[in-house]
Amino acid sequence: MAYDHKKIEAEWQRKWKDQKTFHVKNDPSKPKYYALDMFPYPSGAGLHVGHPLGYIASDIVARFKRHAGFNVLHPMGYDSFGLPAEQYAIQTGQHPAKTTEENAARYREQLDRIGFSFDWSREVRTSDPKFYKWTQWIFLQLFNSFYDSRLNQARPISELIERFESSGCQGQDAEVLTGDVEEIVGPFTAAEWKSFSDRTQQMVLQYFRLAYLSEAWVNWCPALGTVLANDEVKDGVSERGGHPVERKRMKQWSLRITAYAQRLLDGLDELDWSGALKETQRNWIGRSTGASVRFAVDDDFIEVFTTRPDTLFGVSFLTLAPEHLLVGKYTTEAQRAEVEAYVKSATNRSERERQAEVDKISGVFTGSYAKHPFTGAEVPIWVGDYVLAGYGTGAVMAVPGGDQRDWRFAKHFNLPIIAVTEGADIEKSADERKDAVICSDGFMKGMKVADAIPRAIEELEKLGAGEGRINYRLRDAAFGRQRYWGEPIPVYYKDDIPYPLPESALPLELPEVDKFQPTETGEPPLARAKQWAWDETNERIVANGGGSPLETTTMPGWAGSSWYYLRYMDPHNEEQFASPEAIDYWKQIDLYIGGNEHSTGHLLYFRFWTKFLYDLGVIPFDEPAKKLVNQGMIQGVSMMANVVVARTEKGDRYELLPIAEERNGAFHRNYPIEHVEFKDGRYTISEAGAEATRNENPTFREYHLTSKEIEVKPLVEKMSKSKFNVVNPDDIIERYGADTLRLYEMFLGPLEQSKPWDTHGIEGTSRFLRKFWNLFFESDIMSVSEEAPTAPELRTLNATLKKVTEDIDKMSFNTSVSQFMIAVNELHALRCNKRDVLEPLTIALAPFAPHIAEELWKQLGHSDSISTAPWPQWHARFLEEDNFSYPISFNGKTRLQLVFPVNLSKEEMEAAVLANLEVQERLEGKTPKKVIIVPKRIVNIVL
RNA sequence: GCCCGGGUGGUGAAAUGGUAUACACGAGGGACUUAAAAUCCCUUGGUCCGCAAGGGCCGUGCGGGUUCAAGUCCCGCCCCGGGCACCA
Repeated sequence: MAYDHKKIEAEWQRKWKDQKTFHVKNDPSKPKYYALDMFPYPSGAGLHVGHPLGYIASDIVARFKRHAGFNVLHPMGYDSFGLPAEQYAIQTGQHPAKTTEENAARYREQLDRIGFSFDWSREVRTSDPKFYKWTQWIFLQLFNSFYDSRLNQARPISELIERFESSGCQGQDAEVLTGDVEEIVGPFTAAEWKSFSDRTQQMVLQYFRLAYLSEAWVNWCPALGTVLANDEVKDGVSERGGHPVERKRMKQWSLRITAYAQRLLDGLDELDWSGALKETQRNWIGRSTGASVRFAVDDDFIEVFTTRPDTLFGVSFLTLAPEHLLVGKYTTEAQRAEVEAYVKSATNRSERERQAEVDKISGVFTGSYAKHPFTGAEVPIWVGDYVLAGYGTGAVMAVPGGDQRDWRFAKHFNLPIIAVTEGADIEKSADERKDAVICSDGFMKGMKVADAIPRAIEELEKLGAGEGRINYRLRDAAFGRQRYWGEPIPVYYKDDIPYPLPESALPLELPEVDKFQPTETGEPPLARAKQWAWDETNERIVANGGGSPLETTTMPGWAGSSWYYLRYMDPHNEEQFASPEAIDYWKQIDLYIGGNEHSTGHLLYFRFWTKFLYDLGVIPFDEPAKKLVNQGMIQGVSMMANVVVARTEKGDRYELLPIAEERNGAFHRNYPIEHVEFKDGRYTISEAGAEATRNENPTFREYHLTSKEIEVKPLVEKMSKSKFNVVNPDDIIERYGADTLRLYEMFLGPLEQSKPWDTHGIEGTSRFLRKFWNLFFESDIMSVSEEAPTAPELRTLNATLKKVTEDIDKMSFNTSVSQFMIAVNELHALRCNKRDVLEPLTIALAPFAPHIAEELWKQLGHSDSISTAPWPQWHARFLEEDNFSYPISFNGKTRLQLVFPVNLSKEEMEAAVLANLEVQERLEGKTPKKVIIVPKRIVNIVL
């Protein structure tokens, strides 16, 4: 019987579905294992061969764990709120729910064909009101909580209110009250708190809530018409779509992730995540230790953060960010016009412009001076846009002798540069060495930087002019999106103050709107809803005007994905996001697999929400995933042509240009690229492209395309529809089958690595499966022998079981596939068709190639699914050979290959080697200094 | 600039400090076939010696070191990929 993948795969996929083979119950009598994939956003493009890579890996582990007796939770769902469906809705008027539904159905079809063992009865979708009811519920908990820095955990906001009522707001708590809380700046007493109006109290509380509304500088993307979080902006443009991003000050919902900065950092230590990923998160959190220093200005002061308080004697000016709230206050009348003009131009420039002009130095003097805390000297106060408003206090003490940025600013404006370290050439540049010795006159003179820093902090504290401080680069996460297709934020407004909806009002479902774009006045699409107000007394949604207006922004894409893993544990629960019993049984994710594009976005929010829910006491762990693996990308191969792009005296200049494959003797262009046009059988440079290229190389004009001038070469790049290099898994499955696809994707290389797809290579794994199949058949008839296996057969079997068992544990699937191939080649050579060899091998192959394994299992006479067959154990005793051919080295150089029995002890082995005639001949009567014996490896004789 | 990963055949890649290049692709040669497909077999790091069987030398980015033995460990470089970045 020939191996018919189509028939076998269709049949078993149907059986698994009909018999609910992979439905899992919360069964506390069995040990659990939770293997989770990052759920996909169902895009319209469908899957390419790169997408299922991680799913195949987690499916292998999930299936393996089932064989090993675990109760395995291996679910799948859709991150179904998102931008593309909304953009499509704006263009076509099609409701995003509809496109999402269609795309999800297509995904499901494609996923099913690969033969995953997902429990689809637990499917979740973030856009399902039954799901986002709980996303909204968590938001309400965030809104109703504050971070108690004394207990180092989130607590109910009611506790804070009690604290204000009994003892007011003092010390560290009060530090946050610096901004726009009407007249409230800094500490207040209990009596004062009680005297505040409800409105003022609510505004004060916004400074403490973990979900809060504030006036803040945000990343505004005009093209997308929405605010973006920091991780959604890269190089000044939006990560999705690449649209320019501006800085804009507006009222904005944020989550206080910064409160968790230290715990997010500390938590990394105990996680089994890749070093690179942990490092990325550490960088993103960006902890730096240093000092907070206050420079007195008249009766007030300017506070700065520095990592180098040891350089305080080198301070020659202060620089404030243009957005700094005190700029206006410290600008003298004489300087006012100039400063205001500067601030205006600085704040108007986009983030991107600012980044592009890093080399341009600009700034302006305010006319005022601050007092140096140590020397009492007058320090001029400047404004400069090299200081960022959002980091530290938005002001720096400038030490041109110790910081290159300050040095350039000082040079440019001719400000004094004071040497702070010994051996520094301050005329040339600042001395940023951290192992230098301080040369400033005073109490730090002669000290090493590392010793001077704590000494300076001590001195600051003594003077009351500052203290040690830790700063984080991490910012609070912008949480409101001016878009339609997201979870509505369950909040209504009275007198411009937000109030939470009662939990009984959840889910707050997305209202119908006539159009999906912003309103004419620039309000979010939800402002188009007719019924979007809250009637407090009757607790129901009413027509606009009939109650308090509801919030019109929606949550960002990462809201639902920050907790979805908990919902899989108990997906149909209507009373809770998941029952405590279910959570207590499944606990953390044992294995989480997904792409590394989520290192600073999803994975940070995911951990943040988990820690918050832990603080709430609703889950018993504070990290979501113990082990995480980032699968690499499978890249596409685009054909590139090496064509003459210019003729110069020296010869032709070649350049790689993207091009099609050759068809019928002609080159067909696969995709457009800027700079290049294809017209009348010639490639030419577009005007804009020519302009750009001419600047780079004046000889560049145009080039001809003739078959002689072309050499087509492959270029490895990201697989994407726009590059015409997409390989569709459906086509591969059609031709080779899902089992071959699964094996090949694993065989391609280490899971974490990116690697190019090469369709040729699949022949090897396809051939392997046919060979494996043929071991069971002789001229189309099932022919499996009940005879006892021979020693070499047992050796092959056990070596394979050992390797595969160990490899799955290490997630090294490429090497296990190789081992299967070796085994099949060996068994073919041995003409082995013994049941006792083939049956365990079939079980071992089942996680990788489940369809063929099921079919062969059936053919072997089993009536149940192979998926719960006990995992075969390997036995070391079968791996031993009687004799082993040892390489005999002399001083490390291999000279002889001699066979000795393996069961000799070291002493016996040494005696046997030295007694050997060929060895004696080599030794020429000399006595070796040392004989090194490594069992079953090598013998080295040191002369 | 700071911080992480990596550099092994034509390619994807193996290798608890112990015979470097397993496995697969590609390439070359051969068998079967009218032919093709499919299948099977052989060769495939470089170089030198040999008619041959076979053997020598060199080889894991570069230069040192530790060790009987280094792709693997240590020191100093070079190159590639990634993260963060006027973050004070």
